[in-house]
Amino acid sequence: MKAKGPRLEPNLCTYNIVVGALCAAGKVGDALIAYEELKGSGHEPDRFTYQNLILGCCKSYRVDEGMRVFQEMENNCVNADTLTYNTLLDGLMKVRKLTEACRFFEKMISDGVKASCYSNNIIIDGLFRNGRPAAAFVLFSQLKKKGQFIDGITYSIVVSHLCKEGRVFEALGLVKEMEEKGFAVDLITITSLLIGFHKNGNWNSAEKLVRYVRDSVLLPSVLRWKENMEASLKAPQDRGKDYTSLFPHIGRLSDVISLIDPAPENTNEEVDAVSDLENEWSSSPHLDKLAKSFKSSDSSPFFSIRRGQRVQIKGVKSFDNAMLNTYLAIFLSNGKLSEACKLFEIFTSLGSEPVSYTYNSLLSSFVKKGYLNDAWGILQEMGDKKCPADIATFNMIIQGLGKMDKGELATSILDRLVKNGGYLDIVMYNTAIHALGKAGKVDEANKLFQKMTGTGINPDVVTFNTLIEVNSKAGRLEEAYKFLRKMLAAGCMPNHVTDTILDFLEKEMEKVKLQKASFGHNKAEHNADDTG
DNA sequence: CTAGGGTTAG
Repeated sequence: MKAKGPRLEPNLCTYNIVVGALCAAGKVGDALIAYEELKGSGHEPDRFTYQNLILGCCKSYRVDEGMRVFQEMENNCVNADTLTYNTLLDGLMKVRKLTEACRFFEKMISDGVKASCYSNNIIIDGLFRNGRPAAAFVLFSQLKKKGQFIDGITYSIVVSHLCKEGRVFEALGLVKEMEEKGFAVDLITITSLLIGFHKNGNWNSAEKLVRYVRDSVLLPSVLRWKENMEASLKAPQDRGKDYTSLFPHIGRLSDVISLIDPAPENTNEEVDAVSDLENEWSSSPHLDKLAKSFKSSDSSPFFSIRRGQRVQIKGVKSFDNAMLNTYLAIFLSNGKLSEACKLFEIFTSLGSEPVSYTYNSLLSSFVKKGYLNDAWGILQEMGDKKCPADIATFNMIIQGLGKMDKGELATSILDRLVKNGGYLDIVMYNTAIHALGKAGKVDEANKLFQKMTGTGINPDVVTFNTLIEVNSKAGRLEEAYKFLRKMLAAGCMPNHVTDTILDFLEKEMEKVKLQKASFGHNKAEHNADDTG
């Protein structure tokens, strides 16, 4: 290499590596800029460039951008394969764009791209998640008849949704069928069933599993684990009933906020000035800028862009962790916080390393029960142990703030999260809208709805329920009704929660009507029923 | 690239 020669220009491979790495680090905005630079560099993006970018966009909920890249890919005559289609299909389903997803699926078929088991699984799961369980079942049984288009994961998906709807015996039937067809009944499926049983108050049904699942290698270990766990829980508890000393008490909100953004300083202007100076010499100005602004704190383990992965079963330790998470979820969903904490204590003292997932489960129920000091203590411990917080952790922070009537802080937390390279998903938006509305910031809540749709995420039934409720309770009946109409226009199926909320709304409207009547302003028309 | 934790009422 000549030191004095012209700078080496990055080639396509270099660009692809950079784009891929930026996406993997969650810095999709930077990846998109690098992509723009690549297009201006005289190189043509290839299928690797496109696939990495599309995956990055979809994982960070920027599906509109993913679709835009896909469009450019087509315009550039690079053929999309099954993987690319699947990535976008999943993204569309996750942002609740069911219609677009179905259209895209049809395009996939008509373009002659073969749907794989992955594709079918994404569609079936997406139908369930988008409030179309009947359609999901129809597709499932059609594919089953055709054979060879579904796999064990398809069964696992359907079983899990059946359990969520409380239809555990139908789920059991499917598990039996699954095994007969030679698909392995894995820990994920068993976990869904265990949680399903327990939600239905059928704690002892776990043993019945052996009647349905005979060949599973895992089931005996699961049952043995459960037995040992129950025995340990019966042993006298060290702290009596008191679990509160498990985690440090910090209890100060400012500490929590500083956990999110430990070093609020930013030397962006300086960096900009430097890179501006060098722009004309650089073949890759944005990448130079990124390199200059790189700080080791960027890789701080406390904050993870990627969502905390579930424990995969590899060896005894990870089996313990997976089971620990499962049983924490079970205890916590039933409000058995004390048992959950004891279980946590037993396993950590035996040397199990809690992961983000484990902490999130505990955090969730501390927040739900209103033990916020302990919740902040968990965050503290996560920080101390360098256990990364992920989007679910942040969701619990927002929920906790809502609980302590500090919902107005939600906006600034979300801003910080995004500023640090994070992203907002549907659950996060829903939680924040609720927290803001509860804090009386209904305008801000409604604005967040606008922002959500503006970034390409469609609202779901929870979003609409929340907005209708929040606006009703604030006496903004017109607004509430507007959201109801939007919900129906969007083809979003109301659920039982909607019913409860609408009852409330109706009563409020009745009140207003009576008031108007008593003032003698009884107008003959009611504009709320008109379509808008 | 898909499934198992985080969101809404009473």
